[in-house]
Amino acid sequence: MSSEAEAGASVWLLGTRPEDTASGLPAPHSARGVVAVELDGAGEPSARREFDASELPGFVRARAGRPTRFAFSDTPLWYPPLLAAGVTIERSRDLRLAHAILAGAQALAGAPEGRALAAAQEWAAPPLTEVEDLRGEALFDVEEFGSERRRARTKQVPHDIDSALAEYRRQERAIAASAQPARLRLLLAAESAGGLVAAEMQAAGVPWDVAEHDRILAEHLGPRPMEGAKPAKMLEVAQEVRAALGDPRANLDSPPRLLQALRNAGINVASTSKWELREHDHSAVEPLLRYKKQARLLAANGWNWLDEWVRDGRYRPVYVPGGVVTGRWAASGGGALQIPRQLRPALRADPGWTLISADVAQLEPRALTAMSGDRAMAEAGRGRDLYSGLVEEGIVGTRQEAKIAVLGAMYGSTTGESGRLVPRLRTSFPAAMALVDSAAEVGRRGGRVSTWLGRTSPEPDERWREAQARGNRFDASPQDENRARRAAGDWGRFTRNFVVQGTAAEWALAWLADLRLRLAQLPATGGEPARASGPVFERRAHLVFFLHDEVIVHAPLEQAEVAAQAIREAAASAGRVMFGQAPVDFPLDLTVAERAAKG
DNA sequence: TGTAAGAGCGCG
DNA sequence: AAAGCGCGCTCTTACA
Repeated sequence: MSSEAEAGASVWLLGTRPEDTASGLPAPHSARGVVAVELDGAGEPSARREFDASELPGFVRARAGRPTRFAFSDTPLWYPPLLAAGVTIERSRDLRLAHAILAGAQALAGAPEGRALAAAQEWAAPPLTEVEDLRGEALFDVEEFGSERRRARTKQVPHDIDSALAEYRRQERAIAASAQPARLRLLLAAESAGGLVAAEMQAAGVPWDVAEHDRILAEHLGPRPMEGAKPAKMLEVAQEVRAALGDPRANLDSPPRLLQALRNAGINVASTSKWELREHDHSAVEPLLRYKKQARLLAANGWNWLDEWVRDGRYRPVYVPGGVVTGRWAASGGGALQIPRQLRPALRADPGWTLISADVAQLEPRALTAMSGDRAMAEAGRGRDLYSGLVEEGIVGTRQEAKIAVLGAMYGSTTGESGRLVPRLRTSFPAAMALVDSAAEVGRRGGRVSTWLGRTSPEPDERWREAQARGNRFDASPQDENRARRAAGDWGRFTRNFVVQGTAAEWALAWLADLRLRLAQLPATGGEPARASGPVFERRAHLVFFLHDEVIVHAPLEQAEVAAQAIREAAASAGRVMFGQAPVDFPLDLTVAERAAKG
C-alpha cells in the first residue's frame, strides 16, 4: 500500500477488443477477444497482447509474483470469472470506482485535467446491482444476459480497450494535477482493493450453519409452517396481545389498524413503533413487542431468506463497494449489512477451520482524532476504551454519557442529554470539535467537504438551493425561513458526519486492502480446503465478511494464530499508511470462535 | 395490475 | 430511553 511499493508495479490495462464492441455485443459478457496493454511510467503503451477471453486467467496467473496493477472497467464484470478459474489479482484500478471519486473530488476543482475527467460522462455509471444470476458463471461465455430477477443496470461503463486507455490517462493526469496526489492514489488503491475483496468474499461466501439457523427460528417462531401461514409461536403471541387488548380481531400486521386497536384499549400512542410502546405500562405492550420481534425475524431472515440466500452451506450477499456517498459499502440483496446479532451463532466454520472476527473499538471517533490531530482525544483513547478514557479523564461521569456525548458531537445533535454533554467535549477536545464544527458550517452554507484522503461530499440539490433562496428573500415568510434553516441544519449535520464516517470508511478499506494481501501470502494448507470446489484462496485463511468496522476471516485451525496476527498488523499498518506517525491507535476486539462445525 | 411512499426495524 | 449520521429490506397502504 505504500507509495514506494507502488513505484515498482507495472500497470496492465485490460479491455475488450474494440471490434467486438463495435459489433454491438454487450461487452465484456460476450466478448471473444481481450486486449492487454502494458503502460510505462508516463502512461504510454509499452506492450500489447491480444488473446481469446479464455486465456485471460492464464495471462493473469503468469504475472503472479511480479508487482502488477491490473486496470479494468468494472470489477464485478472482470473478476468473478478469474476467481472461478482459480486466479486472484493482487492490485487493481477499478476505473468506474476511481472515476466516481475523481469526478467529484474537490482536490481537482478548477484544474482543466479535472474538468476533462468529469466531462467523460460515459464513466459515470451506478454500480451493478442484483448480480446473483451471474454468480459462478463464466462471464465471457454468457450470451444470454439478464433474467426476470435481474435488472441490468441502465447505464454501463465502456469495456473496450480504447475507452479504458483514454479514461486511465485522464485519471492519471487529474491525479497528477490535484492538490493531494499521494492521498488520492491511496484512496483509489484502497477503493479498488475493496472491489476485489467484495468479489472474493462473494465467491467464498460466509460459512453458514443452516441447522443452527433453523434451530434459532424454531426456538423463537416454532417449526416451519406451510407456505403463507404464520408460525405457531407467532399465533400464540398474537392471541396474547389480542386478549390483553380485549380485541379478539385486532390486526397486528397493519400499523394503522394496530394503532386504532391500541387507542381503543386506552394506550395513547401516536405510532406503533417500539420505542414509543415501551413507554406505556399496559399488559399488551410486552407481548406486542415480542410479536414485532418475531415478525421481523420471520420477514427479514426467516426460512424464505434461508432458501434464497444460503446454498451449500454458504451465505453469499451482494456487496456494493462505494455504494454509500460517504464511501462505505452498501449491499444489494441478501441484507449483508443487517444480519441480526441474534443469528450470529449460525456463522459456523467448516470442520478443521475456525472463524476469527475482529472489530475496531470506536472507529469513527478515532478517525476524527487522527484527522484533527487532537492530542487530548488521542490521549483519552490510547490503549483503552475511548469512552472509559473520557470518564477517567473526568470529562463525563459515566461511560454511557461519554458515548452519548461523542456520538452527539459527530452527528450534530443539539437537544436532550446529548446536546447538554457536547459542550464539555468542545472544552476538552478543541481540535476535534473544531474540525466537525467547521465541516457542519460549510454544509450549512451549501458547500462541499472532503475526507482525509479526498472523497468529496455531493452538492445539495436544486430543491435545497431554492429553499435557501426563498428563506433569504426580504419578503420571506416565517415558514420559508423555518424551512430554509431546517434544511441548512440538516445538510450541516450531513457534512459534519461525512468527514468522519468517510474517513473511517477509508481506514477500514486500507485495513481490508492490507489484510487481504497478508492473508494471500499465507501458505496453502495441506488439509481440507474450505470446500472441495472453492476458489484457490479457500486453501488458506481468507476474508468472508466485512461490515463497516468489522471483518470475519475463515481460517484453517493451524492458521488461526497467524491470521489473527495478520488482522492486527493490518490494522496497525492502516493507521500508519493513512495518518503517518499521528499518535492514534486503532485497537481491535478480536475473537477466535471456539466451536467449529460438528463432524 | 403495478409502482411509489411510508412505517418500522435490523445493522454500523 | 432516543437523540444526532449513514444504509437495506419487508410489509402495508395509497394511488395511478
